[in-house]
Amino acid sequence: MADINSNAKIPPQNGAGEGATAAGAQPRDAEAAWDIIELLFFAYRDFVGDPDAVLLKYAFGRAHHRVLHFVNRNPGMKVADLLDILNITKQSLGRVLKQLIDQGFIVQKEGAQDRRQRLLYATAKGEALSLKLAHLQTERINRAFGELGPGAHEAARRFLTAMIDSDNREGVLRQIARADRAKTRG
Amino acid sequence: MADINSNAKIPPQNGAGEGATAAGAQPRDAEAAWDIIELLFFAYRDFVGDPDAVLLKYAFGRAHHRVLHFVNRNPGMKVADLLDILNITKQSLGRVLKQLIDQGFIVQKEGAQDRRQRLLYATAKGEALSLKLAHLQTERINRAFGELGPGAHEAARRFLTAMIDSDNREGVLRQIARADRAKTRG
DNA sequence: CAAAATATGTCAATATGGCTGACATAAATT
DNA sequence: AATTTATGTCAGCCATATTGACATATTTTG
Repeated sequence: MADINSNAKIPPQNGAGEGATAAGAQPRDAEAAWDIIELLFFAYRDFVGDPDAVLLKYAFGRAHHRVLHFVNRNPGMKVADLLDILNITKQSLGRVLKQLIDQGFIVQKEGAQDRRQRLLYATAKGEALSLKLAHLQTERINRAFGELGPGAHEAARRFLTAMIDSDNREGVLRQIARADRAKTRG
Repeated sequence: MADINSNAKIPPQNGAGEGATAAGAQPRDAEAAWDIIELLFFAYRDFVGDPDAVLLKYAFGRAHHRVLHFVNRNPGMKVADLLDILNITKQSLGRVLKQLIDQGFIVQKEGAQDRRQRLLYATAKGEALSLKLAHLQTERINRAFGELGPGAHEAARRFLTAMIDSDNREGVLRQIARADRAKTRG
């Protein structure tokens, strides 16, 4: 045990929250978190694995999936917004975006106020594919929540949110909420 | 936090209200699961982002990280086991593994019973790097659990486990348990 | 208005980390 | 002795990421 955390550091934070558990819970948790590292690896691997088979038939990769997903969720988003979300360079985005546009999954429209902007929209074809892929993932998620208790969804949401960089967190939540509105009311 | 999804959806699927309990848990969440898709994306992005900066200084990538992590967690594992876990080809593994070996992070030893096998072990240097990287991730995890209540760890573990392909699930859990033993008793 | 900043696109070169196919070697199994 | 297994390796291809430089249109600013 000693060689795992090597006493390098016992996080002194006991944060807000109910239990807080003070210092008592730390020694065990420092090590217990290892299971989360590995579970996250395997869960994410399977999670993104589902759409891959479908994407193969379109000769698309995960990059296309990500772009299509966020464009579909945020109709009219700017290229710059997409770059921020994906954390890649415009050159990297350029290739996959061009393919999606050329093949009719996404269209660009000139911004109304700012005509330099190319606002992105999923076409009907693009939305169909995006939903098809998302469906595979929501199936997995809902199956998981079906196996677990009623509070599982909220617990997962809180956990995942807490795992995001705190500086990004607000932006991410805002972005998700905005997309929700766009798609449910749009 | 509950206001994220704003409950603004109206899938006509079933009348189950807030509770939506039962093992079936046929959620009104067919759509609500979208937030999990995106939270998982952002959480995983930040989660793997932490080690990247450190890896840069060694001219290593995520592939090296994964290999080193699992070898360190499973001392004496076979190359074939690693291939199964990572789900990649031996040619892909070969490149990164060779670099890790050449630079003294991993050593190979001939199998005792079966001398064809090359059993993999992290060196002291390798273990140090592996722990350094894992530490960044456990810090994030423990910070998250610090923000959440006392049941959060168990809930996260259950959620992530349920997200894994059911055919792999047992194997993964066995592998994690085995690694735990190897490192805590070893 | 002219100059500067912004949003986007594009060309070129490079790196990483996957892949397939073919072949090699040593050791175990039949 | 023949076959199978565990591993390694060569060679090449593909997808996706990077940096740097430059182009174009448009908006903002001095």
